[in-house]
Amino acid sequence: MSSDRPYHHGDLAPSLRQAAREILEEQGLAALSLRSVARRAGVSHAAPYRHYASREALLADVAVEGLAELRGEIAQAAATPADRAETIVRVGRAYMRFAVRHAGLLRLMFGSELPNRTGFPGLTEATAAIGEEIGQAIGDPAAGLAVWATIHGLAVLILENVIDLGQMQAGMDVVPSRAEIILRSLTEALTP
Amino acid sequence: MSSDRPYHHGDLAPSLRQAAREILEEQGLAALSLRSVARRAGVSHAAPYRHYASREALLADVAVEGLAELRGEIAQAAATPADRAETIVRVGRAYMRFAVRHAGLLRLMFGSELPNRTGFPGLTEATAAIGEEIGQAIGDPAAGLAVWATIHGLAVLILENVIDLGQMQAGMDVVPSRAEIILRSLTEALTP
DNA sequence: TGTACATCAGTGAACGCGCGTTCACTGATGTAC
DNA sequence: TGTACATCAGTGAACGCGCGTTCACTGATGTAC
Repeated sequence: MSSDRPYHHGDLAPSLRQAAREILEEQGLAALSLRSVARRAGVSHAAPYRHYASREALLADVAVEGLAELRGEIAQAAATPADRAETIVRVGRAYMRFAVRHAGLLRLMFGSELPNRTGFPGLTEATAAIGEEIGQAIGDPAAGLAVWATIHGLAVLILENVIDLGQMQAGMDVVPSRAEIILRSLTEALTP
Repeated sequence: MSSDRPYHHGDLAPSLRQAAREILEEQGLAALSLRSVARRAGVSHAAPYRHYASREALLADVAVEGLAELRGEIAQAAATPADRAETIVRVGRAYMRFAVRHAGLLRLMFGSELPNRTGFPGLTEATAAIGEEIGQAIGDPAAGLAVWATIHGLAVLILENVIDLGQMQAGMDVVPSRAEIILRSLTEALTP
Protein backbone atom coordinates (compact mmCIF):
# COMPACT_ATOMS: atom_id res chain seq x y z
CA MET A 1 0.00 0.00 0.00
CA SER A 2 2.82 2.43 0.88
CA SER A 3 4.86 3.96 -1.91
CA ASP A 4 8.07 2.52 -0.51
CA ARG A 5 6.65 -0.94 -0.81
CA PRO A 6 9.38 -3.57 -1.08
CA TYR A 7 9.92 -5.66 -4.17
CA HIS A 8 8.00 -8.54 -2.67
CA HIS A 9 4.50 -7.70 -1.66
CA GLY A 10 4.33 -10.38 0.96
CA ASP A 11 0.67 -11.24 0.83
CA LEU A 12 -0.59 -10.28 -2.58
CA ALA A 13 -3.58 -12.60 -2.99
CA PRO A 14 -5.73 -10.98 -0.28
CA SER A 15 -4.70 -7.54 -1.54
CA LEU A 16 -5.86 -8.50 -5.00
CA ARG A 17 -9.23 -9.58 -3.66
CA GLN A 18 -9.52 -6.37 -1.68
CA ALA A 19 -8.64 -4.33 -4.77
CA ALA A 20 -11.27 -6.23 -6.74
CA ARG A 21 -13.85 -5.42 -4.09
CA GLU A 22 -13.01 -1.74 -4.26
CA ILE A 23 -13.33 -1.70 -8.03
CA LEU A 24 -16.66 -3.49 -7.81
CA GLU A 25 -17.99 -0.94 -5.32
CA GLU A 26 -16.65 2.13 -7.09
CA GLN A 27 -16.81 1.29 -10.77
CA GLY A 28 -18.88 -1.83 -11.08
CA LEU A 29 -18.49 -5.25 -12.55
CA ALA A 30 -17.75 -4.08 -16.08
CA ALA A 31 -14.55 -2.40 -14.86
CA LEU A 32 -13.29 -5.51 -13.10
CA SER A 33 -10.42 -6.64 -15.30
CA LEU A 34 -7.34 -8.48 -14.15
CA ARG A 35 -5.24 -5.50 -15.15
CA SER A 36 -7.38 -3.01 -13.27
CA VAL A 37 -7.13 -5.17 -10.17
CA ALA A 38 -3.35 -5.33 -10.45
CA ARG A 39 -3.14 -1.57 -10.96
CA ARG A 40 -5.28 -0.97 -7.91
CA ALA A 41 -3.17 -3.33 -5.82
CA GLY A 42 -0.05 -1.50 -6.97
CA VAL A 43 1.64 -4.35 -8.78
CA SER A 44 2.38 -5.08 -12.41
CA HIS A 45 -0.38 -6.68 -14.42
CA ALA A 46 1.52 -9.95 -14.62
CA ALA A 47 1.96 -10.29 -10.88
CA PRO A 48 -1.49 -11.82 -10.21
CA TYR A 49 -0.48 -14.88 -12.23
CA ARG A 50 1.79 -15.90 -9.34
CA HIS A 51 -1.35 -16.36 -7.25
CA TYR A 52 -4.17 -17.08 -9.68
CA ALA A 53 -4.14 -19.17 -12.81
CA SER A 54 -6.41 -16.79 -14.66
CA ARG A 55 -8.66 -13.80 -14.38
CA GLU A 56 -11.58 -16.19 -13.94
CA ALA A 57 -9.94 -17.88 -10.95
CA LEU A 58 -9.36 -14.55 -9.24
CA LEU A 59 -12.96 -13.49 -9.82
CA ALA A 60 -14.25 -16.82 -8.57
CA ASP A 61 -12.31 -16.38 -5.35
CA VAL A 62 -13.75 -12.90 -4.87
CA ALA A 63 -17.22 -14.33 -5.43
CA VAL A 64 -16.60 -17.06 -2.86
CA GLU A 65 -15.67 -14.47 -0.27
CA GLY A 66 -18.79 -12.49 -1.07
CA LEU A 67 -20.98 -15.57 -0.78
CA ALA A 68 -19.48 -16.33 2.63
CA GLU A 69 -20.23 -12.82 3.77
CA LEU A 70 -23.81 -13.01 2.54
CA ARG A 71 -24.25 -16.31 4.27
CA GLY A 72 -23.00 -14.79 7.50
CA GLU A 73 -25.49 -11.94 7.26
CA ILE A 74 -28.32 -14.37 6.58
CA ALA A 75 -27.31 -16.44 9.59
CA GLN A 76 -27.12 -13.34 11.72
CA ALA A 77 -30.54 -12.17 10.58
CA ALA A 78 -32.01 -15.55 11.49
CA ALA A 79 -30.19 -15.81 14.83
CA THR A 80 -32.68 -13.79 16.82
CA PRO A 81 -35.61 -15.96 17.84
CA ALA A 82 -38.74 -15.13 15.89
CA ASP A 83 -41.65 -16.88 14.27
CA ARG A 84 -41.31 -18.17 10.76
CA ALA A 85 -42.89 -15.22 8.98
CA GLU A 86 -40.74 -12.74 10.85
CA THR A 87 -37.62 -14.77 10.13
CA ILE A 88 -38.33 -14.78 6.42
CA VAL A 89 -38.74 -11.03 6.46
CA ARG A 90 -35.52 -10.57 8.40
CA VAL A 91 -33.56 -12.82 6.06
CA GLY A 92 -35.05 -11.05 3.08
CA ARG A 93 -34.18 -7.68 4.53
CA ALA A 94 -30.58 -8.78 5.10
CA TYR A 95 -30.38 -10.06 1.53
CA MET A 96 -31.73 -6.80 0.11
CA ARG A 97 -29.31 -4.78 2.18
CA PHE A 98 -26.41 -6.84 0.96
CA ALA A 99 -27.60 -6.51 -2.64
CA VAL A 100 -27.95 -2.75 -2.45
CA ARG A 101 -24.72 -2.19 -0.57
CA HIS A 102 -22.67 -4.57 -2.70
CA ALA A 103 -24.40 -4.35 -6.06
CA GLY A 104 -21.36 -5.13 -8.18
CA LEU A 105 -20.31 -7.98 -5.95
CA LEU A 106 -23.78 -9.53 -6.07
CA ARG A 107 -23.71 -9.38 -9.86
CA LEU A 108 -20.39 -11.19 -9.80
CA MET A 109 -21.67 -13.76 -7.32
CA PHE A 110 -24.82 -14.65 -9.22
CA GLY A 111 -24.46 -13.31 -12.74
CA SER A 112 -23.05 -14.70 -15.96
CA GLU A 113 -19.55 -13.32 -15.50
CA LEU A 114 -18.56 -16.72 -14.14
CA PRO A 115 -20.24 -19.14 -16.55
CA ASN A 116 -18.03 -22.01 -15.48
CA ARG A 117 -19.25 -22.23 -11.90
CA THR A 118 -18.78 -25.97 -11.65
CA GLY A 119 -15.14 -25.51 -12.55
CA PHE A 120 -14.58 -23.97 -9.14
CA PRO A 121 -15.60 -26.34 -6.35
CA GLY A 122 -15.30 -23.65 -3.70
CA LEU A 123 -17.76 -21.53 -5.63
CA THR A 124 -20.26 -24.33 -5.90
CA GLU A 125 -19.96 -25.04 -2.19
CA ALA A 126 -20.32 -21.43 -1.12
CA THR A 127 -23.37 -21.08 -3.33
CA ALA A 128 -25.05 -24.21 -2.03
CA ALA A 129 -24.37 -22.99 1.51
CA ILE A 130 -26.59 -19.97 0.89
CA GLY A 131 -29.52 -22.19 0.01
CA GLU A 132 -28.92 -24.39 3.01
CA GLU A 133 -28.63 -21.41 5.30
CA ILE A 134 -31.98 -20.07 4.14
CA GLY A 135 -33.63 -23.47 4.40
CA GLN A 136 -32.30 -23.87 7.90
CA ALA A 137 -33.27 -20.33 8.88
CA ILE A 138 -36.92 -20.86 8.07
CA GLY A 139 -36.83 -24.42 9.37
CA ASP A 140 -38.15 -25.87 6.14
CA PRO A 141 -35.59 -27.00 3.55
CA ALA A 142 -38.37 -27.78 1.08
CA ALA A 143 -39.74 -24.25 1.08
CA GLY A 144 -36.24 -22.82 1.27
CA LEU A 145 -35.79 -22.75 -2.46
CA ALA A 146 -39.07 -20.93 -3.03
CA VAL A 147 -38.13 -18.36 -0.42
CA TRP A 148 -34.65 -17.97 -1.84
CA ALA A 149 -36.05 -17.53 -5.33
CA THR A 150 -38.44 -14.85 -4.16
CA ILE A 151 -35.86 -12.95 -2.18
CA HIS A 152 -33.23 -13.25 -4.87
CA GLY A 153 -35.64 -12.34 -7.66
CA LEU A 154 -36.79 -9.29 -5.78
CA ALA A 155 -33.20 -8.27 -5.10
CA VAL A 156 -32.06 -8.49 -8.72
CA LEU A 157 -35.19 -6.87 -10.11
CA ILE A 158 -34.61 -3.94 -7.78
CA LEU A 159 -30.88 -3.90 -8.42
CA GLU A 160 -31.23 -3.68 -12.19
CA ASN A 161 -33.92 -1.03 -11.96
CA VAL A 162 -36.37 -3.43 -13.54
CA ILE A 163 -38.90 -2.64 -10.86
CA ASP A 164 -38.99 0.64 -9.08
CA LEU A 165 -39.97 0.52 -5.47
CA GLY A 166 -40.65 4.21 -5.65
CA GLN A 167 -38.04 5.72 -3.44
CA MET A 168 -34.76 4.11 -4.40
CA GLN A 169 -33.16 7.47 -4.94
CA ALA A 170 -34.23 8.52 -1.44
CA GLY A 171 -31.50 6.35 -0.01
CA MET A 172 -30.56 2.72 0.07
CA ASP A 173 -31.94 2.22 3.56
CA VAL A 174 -35.40 2.73 2.19
CA VAL A 175 -35.19 -0.13 -0.24
CA PRO A 176 -35.18 -3.01 2.22
CA SER A 177 -38.21 -1.67 4.04
CA ARG A 178 -40.11 -1.35 0.78
CA ALA A 179 -39.16 -4.80 -0.31
CA GLU A 180 -40.26 -5.95 3.08
CA ILE A 181 -43.86 -5.22 2.19
CA ILE A 182 -43.64 -7.68 -0.67
CA LEU A 183 -41.94 -10.27 1.46
CA ARG A 184 -44.63 -9.89 4.08
CA SER A 185 -47.32 -10.57 1.53
CA LEU A 186 -45.49 -13.76 0.66
CA THR A 187 -44.79 -14.87 4.20
CA GLU A 188 -48.30 -14.20 5.37
CA ALA A 189 -49.47 -16.57 2.71
CA LEU A 190 -46.78 -19.12 3.55
CA THR A 191 -47.71 -19.15 7.22
CA PRO A 192 -50.84 -21.13 8.21
CA MET B 1 -28.53 -11.96 -46.95
CA SER B 2 -27.49 -13.09 -50.45
CA SER B 3 -23.96 -12.46 -51.62
CA ASP B 4 -25.19 -10.29 -54.51
CA ARG B 5 -26.85 -8.02 -52.04
CA PRO B 6 -27.25 -4.53 -53.42
CA TYR B 7 -25.44 -1.54 -52.01
CA HIS B 8 -28.47 -0.50 -50.03
CA HIS B 9 -29.73 -3.11 -47.68
CA GLY B 10 -33.26 -1.82 -47.71
CA ASP B 11 -34.34 -2.69 -44.20
CA LEU B 12 -31.24 -2.96 -42.09
CA ALA B 13 -32.59 -2.24 -38.61
CA PRO B 14 -34.68 -5.44 -38.32
CA SER B 15 -31.81 -7.42 -39.82
CA LEU B 16 -29.49 -6.05 -37.15
CA ARG B 17 -31.89 -7.09 -34.41
CA GLN B 18 -32.21 -10.52 -35.95
CA ALA B 19 -28.44 -10.84 -36.18
CA ALA B 20 -28.16 -9.81 -32.53
CA ARG B 21 -30.65 -12.50 -31.59
CA GLU B 22 -28.66 -15.13 -33.42
CA ILE B 23 -25.45 -14.10 -31.69
CA LEU B 24 -27.20 -14.20 -28.32
CA GLU B 25 -28.48 -17.70 -28.96
CA GLU B 26 -25.28 -19.09 -30.42
CA GLN B 27 -22.50 -17.29 -28.58
CA GLY B 28 -24.12 -15.52 -25.67
CA LEU B 29 -24.31 -12.02 -24.34
CA ALA B 30 -20.56 -11.54 -23.98
CA ALA B 31 -20.14 -11.88 -27.75
CA LEU B 32 -22.79 -9.29 -28.54
CA SER B 33 -20.77 -6.34 -29.80
CA LEU B 34 -21.90 -3.80 -32.32
CA ARG B 35 -19.23 -5.00 -34.69
CA SER B 36 -20.20 -8.64 -34.39
CA VAL B 37 -23.81 -7.73 -35.12
CA ALA B 38 -22.80 -5.78 -38.22
CA ARG B 39 -20.60 -8.66 -39.41
CA ARG B 40 -23.44 -11.11 -38.94
CA ALA B 41 -25.85 -8.86 -40.81
CA GLY B 42 -23.34 -8.62 -43.65
CA VAL B 43 -22.69 -4.89 -43.49
CA SER B 44 -19.73 -2.78 -42.50
CA HIS B 45 -19.33 -2.07 -38.82
CA ALA B 46 -20.20 1.57 -39.33
CA ALA B 47 -23.51 0.88 -41.06
CA PRO B 48 -25.54 0.38 -37.86
CA TYR B 49 -24.95 4.01 -36.96
CA ARG B 50 -27.40 4.98 -39.72
CA HIS B 51 -30.10 3.27 -37.67
CA TYR B 52 -28.96 3.37 -34.06
CA ALA B 53 -27.21 6.13 -32.20
CA SER B 54 -25.03 3.72 -30.29
CA ARG B 55 -24.42 0.13 -29.40
CA GLU B 56 -26.52 0.66 -26.30
CA ALA B 57 -29.51 1.85 -28.32
CA LEU B 58 -29.36 -1.23 -30.54
CA LEU B 59 -29.16 -3.54 -27.56
CA ALA B 60 -32.03 -1.74 -25.86
CA ASP B 61 -34.18 -2.28 -28.93
CA VAL B 62 -33.36 -5.97 -28.99
CA ALA B 63 -34.28 -6.17 -25.32
CA VAL B 64 -37.60 -4.44 -25.98
CA GLU B 65 -38.46 -7.02 -28.63
CA GLY B 66 -37.56 -9.80 -26.24
CA LEU B 67 -39.69 -8.33 -23.49
CA ALA B 68 -42.64 -8.09 -25.87
CA GLU B 69 -42.21 -11.73 -26.79
CA LEU B 70 -42.03 -12.80 -23.17
CA ARG B 71 -45.11 -10.78 -22.40
CA GLY B 72 -46.92 -12.53 -25.22
CA GLU B 73 -45.99 -15.94 -23.89
CA ILE B 74 -47.14 -14.99 -20.41
CA ALA B 75 -50.45 -13.76 -21.80
CA GLN B 76 -50.86 -16.93 -23.79
CA ALA B 77 -50.11 -19.09 -20.76
CA ALA B 78 -52.76 -17.22 -18.78
CA ALA B 79 -55.32 -17.23 -21.57
CA THR B 80 -56.70 -20.70 -20.84
CA PRO B 81 -59.22 -20.53 -18.01
CA ALA B 82 -57.85 -22.04 -14.83
CA ASP B 83 -57.91 -21.38 -11.13
CA ARG B 84 -55.38 -19.05 -9.62
CA ALA B 85 -52.86 -21.66 -8.51
CA GLU B 86 -52.86 -23.33 -11.90
CA THR B 87 -52.47 -20.00 -13.66
CA ILE B 88 -49.43 -19.13 -11.59
CA VAL B 89 -47.86 -22.45 -12.45
CA ARG B 90 -48.60 -21.98 -16.14
CA VAL B 91 -47.17 -18.48 -16.18
CA GLY B 92 -44.12 -19.70 -14.30
CA ARG B 93 -43.65 -22.55 -16.72
CA ALA B 94 -43.84 -20.19 -19.68
CA TYR B 95 -41.29 -17.90 -18.04
CA MET B 96 -38.88 -20.77 -17.37
CA ARG B 97 -39.23 -22.02 -20.91
CA PHE B 98 -38.45 -18.60 -22.27
CA ALA B 99 -35.46 -18.26 -19.94
CA VAL B 100 -33.99 -21.61 -20.91
CA ARG B 101 -34.65 -21.22 -24.61
CA HIS B 102 -33.43 -17.63 -24.79
CA ALA B 103 -30.82 -17.52 -22.07
CA GLY B 104 -28.66 -14.82 -23.61
CA LEU B 105 -31.64 -12.68 -24.47
CA LEU B 106 -33.01 -12.92 -20.94
CA ARG B 107 -29.66 -11.81 -19.57
CA LEU B 108 -29.79 -8.82 -21.88
CA MET B 109 -33.38 -8.03 -20.91
CA PHE B 110 -32.84 -8.12 -17.17
CA GLY B 111 -29.11 -7.95 -16.55
CA SER B 112 -26.66 -5.13 -16.05
CA GLU B 113 -25.64 -4.84 -19.69
CA LEU B 114 -28.14 -1.99 -20.00
CA PRO B 115 -27.52 0.02 -16.84
CA ASN B 116 -29.26 3.08 -18.24
CA ARG B 117 -32.72 1.57 -18.50
CA THR B 118 -34.52 4.81 -17.82
CA GLY B 119 -32.72 6.36 -20.77
CA PHE B 120 -34.84 4.23 -23.07
CA PRO B 121 -38.56 4.87 -22.52
CA GLY B 122 -39.55 1.89 -24.67
CA LEU B 123 -37.49 -0.36 -22.48
CA THR B 124 -39.07 0.95 -19.31
CA GLU B 125 -42.53 0.49 -20.79
CA ALA B 126 -41.92 -3.04 -22.05
CA THR B 127 -40.51 -4.00 -18.66
CA ALA B 128 -43.42 -2.56 -16.73
CA ALA B 129 -45.77 -4.39 -19.08
CA ILE B 130 -44.37 -7.72 -17.89
CA GLY B 131 -45.27 -6.91 -14.31
CA GLU B 132 -48.72 -5.77 -15.30
CA GLU B 133 -49.29 -8.85 -17.40
CA ILE B 134 -48.43 -11.12 -14.48
CA GLY B 135 -50.55 -9.12 -12.06
CA GLN B 136 -53.46 -9.30 -14.45
CA ALA B 137 -52.95 -12.98 -15.15
CA ILE B 138 -53.29 -13.95 -11.50
CA GLY B 139 -56.00 -11.36 -10.94
CA ASP B 140 -54.17 -9.71 -8.09
CA PRO B 141 -51.86 -6.80 -8.90
CA ALA B 142 -50.69 -6.61 -5.30
CA ALA B 143 -49.42 -10.19 -5.24
CA GLY B 144 -48.16 -9.84 -8.80
CA LEU B 145 -44.80 -8.52 -7.73
CA ALA B 146 -44.22 -11.35 -5.26
CA VAL B 147 -45.09 -13.89 -7.93
CA TRP B 148 -42.92 -12.20 -10.50
CA ALA B 149 -40.01 -12.06 -8.07
CA THR B 150 -40.34 -15.77 -7.33
CA ILE B 151 -40.61 -16.79 -10.93
CA HIS B 152 -37.84 -14.50 -12.05
CA GLY B 153 -35.56 -15.45 -9.18
CA LEU B 154 -36.04 -19.10 -9.90
CA ALA B 155 -35.37 -18.55 -13.58
CA VAL B 156 -32.11 -16.69 -13.07
CA LEU B 157 -30.87 -19.01 -10.35
CA ILE B 158 -31.43 -21.93 -12.70
CA LEU B 159 -30.02 -20.08 -15.69
CA GLU B 160 -26.75 -19.22 -14.00
CA ASN B 161 -26.34 -22.70 -12.61
CA VAL B 162 -26.60 -21.31 -9.10
CA ILE B 163 -29.12 -23.97 -8.22
CA ASP B 164 -29.20 -27.31 -9.91
CA LEU B 165 -32.60 -28.81 -10.43
CA GLY B 166 -30.89 -32.12 -10.99
CA GLN B 167 -31.57 -32.88 -14.58
CA MET B 168 -30.78 -29.77 -16.53
CA GLN B 169 -28.44 -31.71 -18.74
CA ALA B 170 -31.23 -34.16 -19.54
CA GLY B 171 -32.81 -31.55 -21.77
CA MET B 172 -34.33 -28.17 -21.39
CA ASP B 173 -37.88 -29.50 -21.38
CA VAL B 174 -37.19 -31.06 -18.02
CA VAL B 175 -36.41 -27.77 -16.37
CA PRO B 176 -39.86 -26.24 -16.44
CA SER B 177 -41.45 -29.35 -14.93
CA ARG B 178 -38.91 -29.39 -12.11
CA ALA B 179 -39.36 -25.72 -11.46
CA GLU B 180 -43.06 -26.38 -11.47
CA ILE B 181 -42.74 -28.30 -8.22
CA ILE B 182 -41.31 -25.24 -6.54
CA LEU B 183 -43.95 -22.99 -8.01
CA ARG B 184 -46.65 -25.36 -6.84
CA SER B 185 -45.32 -25.23 -3.32
CA LEU B 186 -45.58 -21.47 -3.51
CA THR B 187 -48.99 -21.35 -5.11
CA GLU B 188 -50.47 -23.89 -2.78
CA ALA B 189 -49.52 -21.61 0.05
CA LEU B 190 -50.79 -18.55 -1.80
CA THR B 191 -54.20 -20.12 -2.37
CA PRO B 192 -56.62 -20.25 0.57
C1' DT C 1 -40.07 10.81 -70.50
C1' DG C 2 -35.74 12.85 -69.25
C1' DT C 3 -32.64 15.16 -66.37
C1' DA C 4 -30.51 17.82 -62.48
C1' DC C 5 -29.83 17.38 -57.86
C1' DA C 6 -30.70 16.71 -52.91
C1' DT C 7 -30.86 13.12 -49.82
C1' DC C 8 -30.16 8.76 -48.00
C1' DA C 9 -27.59 4.52 -46.63
C1' DG C 10 -23.89 2.38 -47.26
C1' DT C 11 -18.11 1.77 -47.24
C1' DG C 12 -13.41 1.41 -45.47
C1' DA C 13 -9.70 3.53 -43.16
C1' DA C 14 -8.40 5.35 -38.97
C1' DC C 15 -8.23 6.71 -33.91
C1' DG C 16 -7.25 5.39 -29.41
C1' DC C 17 -8.10 2.17 -26.16
C1' DG C 18 -7.86 -1.82 -22.85
C1' DC C 19 -7.76 -6.52 -22.58
C1' DG C 20 -5.69 -11.63 -21.13
C1' DT C 21 -1.76 -13.99 -21.39
C1' DT C 22 3.20 -15.24 -22.13
C1' DC C 23 8.03 -14.62 -21.69
C1' DA C 24 12.76 -13.84 -20.34
C1' DC C 25 14.39 -11.38 -16.76
C1' DT C 26 15.72 -9.87 -11.94
C1' DG C 27 15.50 -8.80 -7.15
C1' DA C 28 14.69 -10.92 -2.66
C1' DT C 29 14.36 -14.75 0.43
C1' DG C 30 15.60 -18.67 2.88
C1' DT C 31 17.92 -23.06 3.46
C1' DA C 32 21.96 -26.47 3.53
C1' DC C 33 26.34 -26.94 4.82
C1' DT D 1 28.52 -16.88 11.28
C1' DG D 2 29.27 -17.03 6.43
C1' DT D 3 28.36 -18.42 1.90
C1' DA D 4 26.62 -20.90 -2.28
C1' DC D 5 22.52 -21.68 -4.44
C1' DA D 6 17.70 -23.06 -5.30
C1' DT D 7 13.38 -21.06 -5.13
C1' DC D 8 10.03 -17.66 -5.00
C1' DA D 9 7.54 -13.40 -6.40
C1' DG D 10 7.94 -9.74 -8.65
C1' DT D 11 8.90 -6.64 -13.47
C1' DG D 12 8.24 -4.75 -18.10
C1' DA D 13 8.02 -5.59 -22.87
C1' DA D 14 5.53 -7.85 -26.23
C1' DC D 15 1.79 -10.49 -28.78
C1' DG D 16 -2.47 -10.44 -30.93
C1' DC D 17 -6.91 -9.20 -30.41
C1' DG D 18 -11.51 -6.82 -30.62
C1' DC D 19 -13.85 -2.94 -29.30
C1' DG D 20 -16.97 1.81 -30.02
C1' DT D 21 -16.95 5.64 -32.59
C1' DT D 22 -15.78 9.17 -36.19
C1' DC D 23 -14.83 10.68 -40.76
C1' DA D 24 -14.58 11.72 -45.60
C1' DC D 25 -16.22 9.24 -49.19
C1' DT D 26 -19.40 7.04 -52.70
C1' DG D 27 -23.10 4.48 -54.72
C1' DA D 28 -28.10 4.42 -55.07
C1' DT D 29 -32.58 6.42 -54.75
C1' DG D 30 -36.25 9.42 -55.53
C1' DT D 31 -38.26 13.90 -56.35
C1' DA D 32 -39.08 18.48 -58.86
C1' DC D 33 -39.56 20.36 -63.03
